[in-house]
Amino acid sequence: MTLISATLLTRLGVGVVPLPDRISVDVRSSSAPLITWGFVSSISVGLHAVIAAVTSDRPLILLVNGDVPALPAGHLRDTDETLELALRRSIATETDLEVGYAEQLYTFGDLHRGGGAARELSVAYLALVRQQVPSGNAEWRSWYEFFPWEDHRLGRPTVVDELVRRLVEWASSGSDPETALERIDIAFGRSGATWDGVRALERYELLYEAGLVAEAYTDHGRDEPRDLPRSMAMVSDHRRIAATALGRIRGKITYRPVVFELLPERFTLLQLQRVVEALAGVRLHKQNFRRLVERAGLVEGTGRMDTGSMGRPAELFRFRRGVLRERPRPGVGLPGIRG
Amino acid sequence: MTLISATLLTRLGVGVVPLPDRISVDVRSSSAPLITWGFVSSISVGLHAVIAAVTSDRPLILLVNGDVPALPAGHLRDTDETLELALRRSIATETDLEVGYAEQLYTFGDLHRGGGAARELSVAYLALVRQQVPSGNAEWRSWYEFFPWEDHRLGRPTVVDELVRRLVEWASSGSDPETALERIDIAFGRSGATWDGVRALERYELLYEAGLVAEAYTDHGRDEPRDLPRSMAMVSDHRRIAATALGRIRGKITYRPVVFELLPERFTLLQLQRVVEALAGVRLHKQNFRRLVERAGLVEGTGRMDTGSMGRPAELFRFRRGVLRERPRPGVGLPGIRG
DNA sequence: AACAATATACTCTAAGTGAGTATAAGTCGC
DNA sequence: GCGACTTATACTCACTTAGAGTATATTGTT
Repeated sequence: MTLISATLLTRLGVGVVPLPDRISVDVRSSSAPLITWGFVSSISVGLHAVIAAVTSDRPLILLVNGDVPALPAGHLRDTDETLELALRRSIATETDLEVGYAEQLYTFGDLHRGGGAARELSVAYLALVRQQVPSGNAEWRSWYEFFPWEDHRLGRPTVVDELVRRLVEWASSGSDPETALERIDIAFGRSGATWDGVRALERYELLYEAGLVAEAYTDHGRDEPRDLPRSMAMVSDHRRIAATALGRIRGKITYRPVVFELLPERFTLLQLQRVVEALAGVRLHKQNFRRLVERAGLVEGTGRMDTGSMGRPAELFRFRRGVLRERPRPGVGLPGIRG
Repeated sequence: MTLISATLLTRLGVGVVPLPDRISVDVRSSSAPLITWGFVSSISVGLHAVIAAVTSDRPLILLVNGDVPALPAGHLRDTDETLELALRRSIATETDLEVGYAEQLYTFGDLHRGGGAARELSVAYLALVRQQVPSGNAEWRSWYEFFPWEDHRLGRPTVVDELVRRLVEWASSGSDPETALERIDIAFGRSGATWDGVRALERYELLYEAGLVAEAYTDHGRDEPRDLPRSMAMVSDHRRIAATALGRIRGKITYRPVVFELLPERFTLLQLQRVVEALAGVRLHKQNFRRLVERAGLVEGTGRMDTGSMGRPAELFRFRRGVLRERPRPGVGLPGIRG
């Protein structure tokens, strides 16, 4: 008779069901009389979805509203054929949304991320939808509530200066100022470097390390200081996941035609531009943007006109699939700022 | 007395240790008298590493030599702080290699990937090293043994034509020829489309679906047909993981200065070019490549000369960190083919 | 009819790319 | 020590793309 301590079972991922004094395994009654602990570990596998949409200039992210906003999530089940199907199932269950495009983002698995005893692995996905009304207590929020420093459509936001100032303070008093300052330069476009929208995650990570976002404190059960620059937090590490997604999507639109997942079948070139601007967080030069998408063969005119809007009516365009055959990396590019 | 079937334990991730007839858990002796199955699922979490290096024109991948080559792998332990640290620990243990650059690639979790009863989740990483001698039975192999259709340095390999022919056959007899043919066009640069090195995974997936790689059969316990185009297989889905890595690295070198992870501190421009060519699988125009990396400020001369090689001695260059501050996406670009 | 708002066409310049030619500076065989 | 060979490096030229504007066209509003 060999004893396995309940502690061990606990480490298998355990809790909450009354048990008799002993549990016992009848090995003879089974088809698998040999056992090893090699693969056993106390892990839960979650799936998190960053679901993005854009409505007239507003970049949106779908969040579940609790005390603090959280990403829609689900757990992997033994019956899910693939991770992506598990994700789609989870989203459908929690929000009733029809997801078109979905891509895997990143897998998060730091030991202490859940705060609980067991490790909580999470496979995060980025999904794009044309805006729909979600069910349950899911709700569309603006991306930039959570990342105010990322929206440069009306010029460099003033928060950025404050953040950079405090980051530099933090870096200077740290153990390796040089490396830290280089990271700040690159991430925030300081001292001659150019601001790169794609580096959203690097920026969030710096802010976290420097203690400039609330999670840096709440993650460790501490109270946040009162003088933090304003920005909305999310539960656990969900804002880090969202920052990963923001960087990814900003990069992706420049070399894959994913923007069209966010637009209706027919759209004007200005609508297209606004969606790109909302995601990229910058304003673009209108005439050049137009030239770019038309000459790249990314869109084709439908002959139909947009009605009921201000000014001269615009032609309605649609995505031109042929471009996939013609160009190796068809995307929208970002033809300069301000225009 | 409650029985837990050994089958259940088996599904917790099991194998190989002789046991007495019964195992028994003394709940009273433990600090955790309550149990739930809420988080328990039959999952094992593995880590797989695609470790790349380049030696004089040969792009290398580190593989463990069993019956069929396999990627170095390890398992996530409860003591690993982060996934990346777990990976570095695994690599150090299995191969004695010092890994510099490592990035997460993708998480694989299809239900049937391991072939066993439990789901085998695998978090795959891409790592870059300057070539070192591995220990154990790990060995450097050429990438293109496994992906002969990817090496276009000496022109489009002849296999490509055969593969495309058979893919088209497969597509035409399938349920949706149009979509399948579009995929083939884009992935293999057919009918006017340009070959894009980055699409290595799409190509592998098409070949798998069309039954043109051995794994398409062996995965399901079937024997492979005799008339498959020649290429080396890997265990389980490791070749799919490698294809993911190949595509990723080919993309990444164009916008991040990761090539330098594969080169010694000082190198000639030709060495740099050969490394890029080996990875990208194409030949580049020498003069333009030179102009590109110099004018982009990616490298700086050291004044020292390379000795003991053929022809006029070349200057030794080094990576110029300053470029990170100056350019948003510093990479090598691929200035045209053949030259 | 004037104006506000948007669409669309076109221009000009600077910078970057693709494909070469020309020349320099070594090694190797004899 | 010479010529063939090999590699490095400089420079040219045509062509495309990008950045920043100006100009003109169509609509609705007042």
